[in-house]
Amino acid sequence: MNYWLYKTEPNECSISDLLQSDNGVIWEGVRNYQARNFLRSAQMDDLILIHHSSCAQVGVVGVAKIVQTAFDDPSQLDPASIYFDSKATAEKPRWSAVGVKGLVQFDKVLSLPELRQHAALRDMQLLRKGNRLSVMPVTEDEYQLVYRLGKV
DNA sequence: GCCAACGTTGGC
DNA sequence: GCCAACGTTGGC
Repeated sequence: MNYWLYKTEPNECSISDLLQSDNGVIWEGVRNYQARNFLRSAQMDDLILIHHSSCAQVGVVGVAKIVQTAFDDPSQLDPASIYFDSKATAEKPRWSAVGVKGLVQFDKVLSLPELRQHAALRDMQLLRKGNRLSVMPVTEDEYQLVYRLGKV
């Protein structure tokens, strides 16, 4: 069992969208190799903190889980997709996607300043200056603490 | 909209 | 393989 944090822009795919999906959504469009490699190491039922970015209320908003492990990201081959990658081919795909299903929405949005108040979360990659990864691991302890802060 | 931080690209 | 230029991310 692994624990992760995924960033998403809520006007693209919010925690509500994730909760409303019966069979999960395809988490596609990740175009960073380090993030891709984390996607590829996801296992079934891994738990994911969902973070809303580039929006009015930035912060961790809930939890989802992996319902499908990594497969070739279909959007890389779709010229109509904003995630199309002209250097990817069906024979040599570059990018991966996973299936993600929402589990719970927190009672409050956990902002970055609030999370920073907790010494136990000091090492979270999310809180590091200049962090730009959209898929990152968290420890079980960090996950449990964030969950308790969010689900009161 | 600003800007710091970081990744990627491509000339050499 | 160095590194400057450029593009992108994302909080504020």
